[in-house]
Amino acid sequence: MPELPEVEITCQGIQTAVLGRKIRKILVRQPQLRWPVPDALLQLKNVNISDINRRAKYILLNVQQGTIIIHLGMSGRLCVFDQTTPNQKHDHVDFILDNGTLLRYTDPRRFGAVLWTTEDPLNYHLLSNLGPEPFSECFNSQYLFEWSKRKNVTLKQLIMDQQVVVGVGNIYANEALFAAKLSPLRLSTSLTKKECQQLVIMIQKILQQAILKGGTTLRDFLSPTGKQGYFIQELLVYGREGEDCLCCKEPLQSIRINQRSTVFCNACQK
DNA sequence: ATAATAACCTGAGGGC
DNA sequence: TGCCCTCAGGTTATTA
Repeated sequence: MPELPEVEITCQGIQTAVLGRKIRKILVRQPQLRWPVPDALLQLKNVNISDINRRAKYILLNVQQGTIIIHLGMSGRLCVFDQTTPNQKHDHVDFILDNGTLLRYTDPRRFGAVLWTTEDPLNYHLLSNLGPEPFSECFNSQYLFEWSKRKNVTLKQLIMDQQVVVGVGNIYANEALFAAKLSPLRLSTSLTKKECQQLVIMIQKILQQAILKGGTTLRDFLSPTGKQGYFIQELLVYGREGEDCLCCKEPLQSIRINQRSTVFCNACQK
């Protein structure tokens, strides 16, 4: 499911329900996720959630003793329910709150993770090597230009590399490259500064618009309040292989890059 | 050291 | 209906 916009929507969506509440206890039905859910979480009782943050595609729930780190993987979601709501098949973790509600982690494919650290979460090994946030100042054309020369990969691979910039997954990589009129197959080493500028702008624009539309719901994704994302209506290439390019009417091509489906317009994207 | 591939899972959909 | 195949929003570990 989730690229940066969906994780951001999830973070925003749990804010009112969860911030300042106490976690009474954590119920783990299925500890076997991407990594085992740490036992330390089972010991957490009556802890106050003081802060909710997103870093890349990770959600950070801060409590006094440490930080709960959540990743939604491919099919994960977090939703808020009344605590009497019966659990369903893939509801793996419940954060039972002090006001009769619960925050429920659901993930059919179990590629996501619920982890725990008592250190600075930004130093946690999964977070410590991440690149800049796409909306931060340091993600700029000069920065991307430098990375483009350090690596010998396609543009699609470059912008999906979380060391280069975080938050861009398969859908938004396709969309950003189309918006920037750059071929996903181009080698990063061939990028000009001006093209880097365009790519930075379009990555930011696409992600921003997706957040405004509540993210993209393909199948699993729902906001914590149960709402779908509507950016699917704005997708210009992803999922449109064989259909006409909305810019030039040529049929869109579909190829695989790094085993991920890649859709683009051979005429518009150079 | 860098880049391709395999691996982790479940479920949906298509072809036969 | 059922079996087999492919594909799906991610990322790490392993191999080349």
